[in-house]
Amino acid sequence: MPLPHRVEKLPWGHNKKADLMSPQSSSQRAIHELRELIFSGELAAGSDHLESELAERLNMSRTPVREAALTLEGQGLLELRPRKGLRILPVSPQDIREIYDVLTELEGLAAQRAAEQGYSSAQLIDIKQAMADMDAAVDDNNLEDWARADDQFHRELVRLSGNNRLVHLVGMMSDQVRRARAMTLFIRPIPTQSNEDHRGVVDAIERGDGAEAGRLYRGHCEQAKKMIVELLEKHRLKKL
Amino acid sequence: MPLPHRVEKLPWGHNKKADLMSPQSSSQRAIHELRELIFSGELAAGSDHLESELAERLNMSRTPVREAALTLEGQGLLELRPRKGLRILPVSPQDIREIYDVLTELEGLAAQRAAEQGYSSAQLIDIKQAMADMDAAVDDNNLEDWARADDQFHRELVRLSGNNRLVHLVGMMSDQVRRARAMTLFIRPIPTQSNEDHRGVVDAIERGDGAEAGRLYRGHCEQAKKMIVELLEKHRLKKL
DNA sequence: GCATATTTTTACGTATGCATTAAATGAGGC
DNA sequence: GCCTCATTTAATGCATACGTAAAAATATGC
Repeated sequence: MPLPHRVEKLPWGHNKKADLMSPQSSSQRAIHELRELIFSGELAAGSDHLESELAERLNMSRTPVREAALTLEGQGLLELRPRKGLRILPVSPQDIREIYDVLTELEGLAAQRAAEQGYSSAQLIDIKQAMADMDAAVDDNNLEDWARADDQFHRELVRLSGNNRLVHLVGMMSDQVRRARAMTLFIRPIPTQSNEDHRGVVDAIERGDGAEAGRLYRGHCEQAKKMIVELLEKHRLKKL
Repeated sequence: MPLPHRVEKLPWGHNKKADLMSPQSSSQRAIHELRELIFSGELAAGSDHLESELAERLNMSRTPVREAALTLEGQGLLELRPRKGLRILPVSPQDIREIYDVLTELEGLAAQRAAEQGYSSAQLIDIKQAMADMDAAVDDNNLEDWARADDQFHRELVRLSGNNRLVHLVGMMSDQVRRARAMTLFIRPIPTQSNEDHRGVVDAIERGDGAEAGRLYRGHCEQAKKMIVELLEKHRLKKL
């Protein structure tokens, strides 16, 4: 018989498996559905939406929509503008610069700390798998798969740092640039260099060389930042 | 005709801030007042509080309290636990380590970026003032004043980075360790070294030496982290 | 006396209602 | 025409109502 399954509520709300996990509260559902609508671009960057509209769209009352909006506002994805509806925050090249600057430091720290934990090869299996997936995706020329594996790599790296705030903050910042990343995925150069960078970082982690892991990863992030900012400006993508 | 249903709900007509801080919405007021209650320890770390209790305490309905709670949950100050009330998140030495690790990187980046902006001496007047205030406070042996000036210094430094996300994230992390900082203020060594560190950083910023500013400031933060963690563990302060 | 079943209580999650007020609309004067 | 001021409209912020489910309290069986 179908017991009301206890939904594990992750404090920082990055439950990827949420879709599979059955009955959620309306607020939780609103959070996840709004996130998807934002990331997919269905709620366009810069657009305004009334609470009541969204409530109708999600088949619930204004209350849970409002609560979700508050949460997402805290995550920098939208802004509540009294009487103008909630505005999906656009991300400018300048924003990208800001966010990547922060991400570079945070992920660099993550790499360093991960290296310092003295993980065994066995414990690095997931991150290596992500790396292998990236290589396979490059070979197949499958950019979506590559992006997925890349995302997995970053997430795993940060997880290995053992620092929960780091996980949370990196997740937040990554969410904010998600649309921009998706946008540039098909106009960016083939990410072979990226894969090599990652391998160097994992090697350093395996050797326990924190300083080197941090240094390499920072360099990688700097590169990524430069690449994406240049792409956005070249294509005159002012707001994403 | 519309009934004047508005009830004057400010029992403390002499609230100095309230006069300056315009007519706030109840939600905003809830956020600020809850923050103060948390920082002051009036809502103790680890304690649970029902939404209805707090609503009564703040003279408003559950709705704005709940909205405030959602916001503060996003800021890592409390946790909403269904049917157990909202729990003021305690901060363990391990949490402190995590937070300071992140803060070190973020503030180090801020110092570096601040140096790279090429500020004139005039534009550094505020941060220099904060520095002077710290010196004066040390001379007067006035720790509260010193803490205030120190806070102002950090805030100003981060502001000078010109990176809004940095401002936001550092603010969040600082809030999370605020109680711990207050706790150790009176058992920590006299912060003369701290003042010297700051001077070095500001000098580097004035010279436009980003790398050095970052390096120095990171070192300063590492010191601060070590100091506070040792203090907390020596005094067996498990949860703050 | 203890474990289990049953009732009661209670806090929450969500829906709903309504006063307020910003924005939109329209009237009137120049 | 268009600027100003009054009127209307509409979305919000907040209060409140209420069903639901967890927890507490009580009863029941052994």
